[in-house]
Amino acid sequence: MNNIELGNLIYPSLPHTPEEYEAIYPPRKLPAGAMVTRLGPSPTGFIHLGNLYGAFVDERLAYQSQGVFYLRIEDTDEKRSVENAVETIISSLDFFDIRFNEGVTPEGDIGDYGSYTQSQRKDIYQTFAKQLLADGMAYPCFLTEEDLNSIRSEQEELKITPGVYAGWSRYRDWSSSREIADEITKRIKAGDEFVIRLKSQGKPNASAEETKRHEINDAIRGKLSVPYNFQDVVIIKRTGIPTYHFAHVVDDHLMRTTHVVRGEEWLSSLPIHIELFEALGWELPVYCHTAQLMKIDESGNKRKLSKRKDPELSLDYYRSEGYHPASVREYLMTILNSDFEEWRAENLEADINEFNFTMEKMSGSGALFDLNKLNDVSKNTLLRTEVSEIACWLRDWSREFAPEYAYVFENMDTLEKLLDIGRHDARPRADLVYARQIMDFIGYFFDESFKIQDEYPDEVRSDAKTILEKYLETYNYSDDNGAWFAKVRSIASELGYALKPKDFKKNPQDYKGHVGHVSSVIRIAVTGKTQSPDLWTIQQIMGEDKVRQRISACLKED
RNA sequence: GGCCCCAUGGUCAAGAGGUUAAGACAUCGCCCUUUCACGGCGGUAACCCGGGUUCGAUUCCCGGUGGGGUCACCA
Repeated sequence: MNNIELGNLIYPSLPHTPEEYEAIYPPRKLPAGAMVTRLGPSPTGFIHLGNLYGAFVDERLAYQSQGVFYLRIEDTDEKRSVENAVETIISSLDFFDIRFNEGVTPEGDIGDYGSYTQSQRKDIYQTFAKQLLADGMAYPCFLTEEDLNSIRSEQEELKITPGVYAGWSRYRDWSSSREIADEITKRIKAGDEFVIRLKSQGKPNASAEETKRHEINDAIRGKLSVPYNFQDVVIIKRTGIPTYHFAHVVDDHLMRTTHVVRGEEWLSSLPIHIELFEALGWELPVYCHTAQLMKIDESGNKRKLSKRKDPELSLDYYRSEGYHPASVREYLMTILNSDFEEWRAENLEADINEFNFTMEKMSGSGALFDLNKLNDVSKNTLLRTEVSEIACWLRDWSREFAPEYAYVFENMDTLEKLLDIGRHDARPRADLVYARQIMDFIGYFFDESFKIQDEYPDEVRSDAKTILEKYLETYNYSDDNGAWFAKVRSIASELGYALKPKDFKKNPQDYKGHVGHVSSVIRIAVTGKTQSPDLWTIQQIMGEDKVRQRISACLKED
């Protein structure tokens, strides 16, 4: 039996030849420099910030180069599939403005390079596995789990690299042993289960000097030197489905991917992928290994974001807290490209997509996720966002994540006015960060959430009721800001408070306090808090009745 | 442990063979101010260590150290 006969024995009938597949999926007709990128999530339905970070790179590269960004579902592990995962992935990314122009969609595949779901591409993988078999670059392997375990323990005892490779798999060298060749033939005919392994070319356990290396250029990291692979990795599993390694190589070639953006955790399997590309005679895509987003864990160590351990870093967490998608994008861009903040400072109003994203500006070292920074970026992002849009976005958020705030959205006009306080000043307020925080921030306005939270300052406590009484007497809704404050000042001076805080600071013995203390009393009566945006504006939005009502309520209390 | 990646303030980071080593966030102080926020000014705070190359290294090279990743019929 020769290699070709072995291939035919294992895969006797396949619908197409490798050449036919090459013709079915021809090179793309795209303008020079156009990049084809892809996102290949497994359908667990779980996406976290790290995934978004990578997806963002793919999306930017394709979009900026007028290329293609497609979604491929990598479901070669049946155990990981979750119901409706694909819809969840698409909608999660869509929320953050990450859109595909090819691949899997809820309405079916779009594009000429499908199917874009790996489990539906079995024939394709097997066709190329057969080619590898015929070329003597792969072999069927009947090693059982027990066999593998005993090989491993023997290797551990010998203190050599564990794994299946030259010298350890009896099936690897079947062509030089009639006995093994016969065994293979017999077992395949008998329907025994087996995997297909790559017949690796690297020299096992070689010294540093005699290890051959691939020198390749990573778009983010520059020159990379990796040793030849010597592991006979599984390329087709017992089930006939490929492993990631094989699916990656076959798909990215056939789908004509130009740039493979993935996390640095893939760096260590790069030798396998290079070997596979070479074995199949294909050109390598440009690899772009991104640094991982890190976090500080409980023990104070830096580590990669993990979907298991860091549910708070899932995209859904940010959605449910109510971070605006634009804020998250801005934040991600600040860690993706170091010159983004500078650009933003110079182009305040520009669309983020006008920024020229480059891989050269990406860092090879992992960034620690910084909530402070996100919050800061978010403040500024929301300051640039139309208040009407913020209001609608808050309403949508509330419907999905916080229906208890429904009353806030009964009057959108009022809500917009509330959100708009101080935004158009020469020095605009920037105190809107994320939806939950905003709900708390404007909570003073609504009777449903209003409550007196702060105490009157010491300086003014004994006069509080007098102040409120006097205030109620003189309050006139139609006063403009100047007239209104003049009245507050006159109450202050009448009761022995300094009109200027400075005077009080200089001569504290001459006054009970200053006008700020007096207005604090009013502020607390109206908003329940010592801190609020401009009081006069708040009262104008509230309307006279509500203002009087709140003041009166305070007067009634003991 | 083998292999791979990474290394500038607390965080993100700019940077070049010779610089007073940017900037942003955080933090502290002052100012502005009827509160807060915003804004302004200022402060604290960094080139992992050891060799080598060089007149000169934080920058280039080597070796450590530290951190991360990976060693599956998971991706």
